[in-house]
Amino acid sequence: MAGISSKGVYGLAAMHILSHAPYERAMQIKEIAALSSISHGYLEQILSVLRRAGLVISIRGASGGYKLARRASEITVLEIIECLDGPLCQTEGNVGGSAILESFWHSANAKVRELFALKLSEIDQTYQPYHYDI
Amino acid sequence: MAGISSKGVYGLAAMHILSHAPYERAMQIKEIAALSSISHGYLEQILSVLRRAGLVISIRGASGGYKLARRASEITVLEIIECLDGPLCQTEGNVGGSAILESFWHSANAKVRELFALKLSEIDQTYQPYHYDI
DNA sequence: TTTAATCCTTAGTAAACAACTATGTTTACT
DNA sequence: AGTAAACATAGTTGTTTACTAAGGATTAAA
Repeated sequence: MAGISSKGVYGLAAMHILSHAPYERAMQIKEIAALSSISHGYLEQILSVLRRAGLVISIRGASGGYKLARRASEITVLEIIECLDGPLCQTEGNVGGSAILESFWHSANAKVRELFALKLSEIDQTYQPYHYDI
Repeated sequence: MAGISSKGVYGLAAMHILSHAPYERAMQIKEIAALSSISHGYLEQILSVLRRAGLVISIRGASGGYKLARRASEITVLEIIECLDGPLCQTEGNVGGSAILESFWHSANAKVRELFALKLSEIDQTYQPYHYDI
């Protein structure tokens, strides 16, 4: 959907796991891979992208691993997905030069991005299973 | 975006043009192609899909053409895009069996679909260029 | 200081998809 | 009958996806 491939989905899963890591402890690829059932090699590539984007920090060498670069309350789902899958909801809607359709696509674009602009930490707060609104 | 390819964008453009056609008059592919600057051959394929999906009706033979199958107030943008690009916002979010992420993707999915569930006729009403809110 | 565990990087690959073009067939108006 | 339209299918070229494979670089631990 919305240009979201499995890379983006995997990336969010990995980041979500990292957001639950004990404070200041780096998690290793194989741990994350085991928890998410993403293949080790592919996850390696994904984390590499996330690192270059400044979303995670890596520690090299034996007993190395990964940590979130910022707090989960300062990272959005949109950032994660866009750095892996490229710009979300990008449609060149300028077909035949219709100003109305261009306006529509522009607005749709903004709304989708807004929808994904929630913080990593808010996922837990909002989407807890067995969450009841009373 | 959102798994929306140029096919979906073209399809919406074509449908939007058809929604402006004089009542009960069928428009020909070459007319629509000229207005939208979509290639004749490609547009032919797109309209073929839209016809099989029951969104447009075709009249064959010389002086044939296409009409909307229903009124523009009874066709949604979502229908148009999904019949051309496949299901919108479909992510198998079930990575590692996280109930929270599954719940998140499910909700995101629903919200995106809701966003595109507007009627063809509402595009004009909502996204008129030079539209002022007073 | 060696070893081993970890991250890092690049290359390759098979399959699917995107965005068309091309060619011919069928239908129906004139 | 002739022509103009929709209809159908196949082919093409390039890109993307989702990986796997193989090794290199770095550093903690033995």
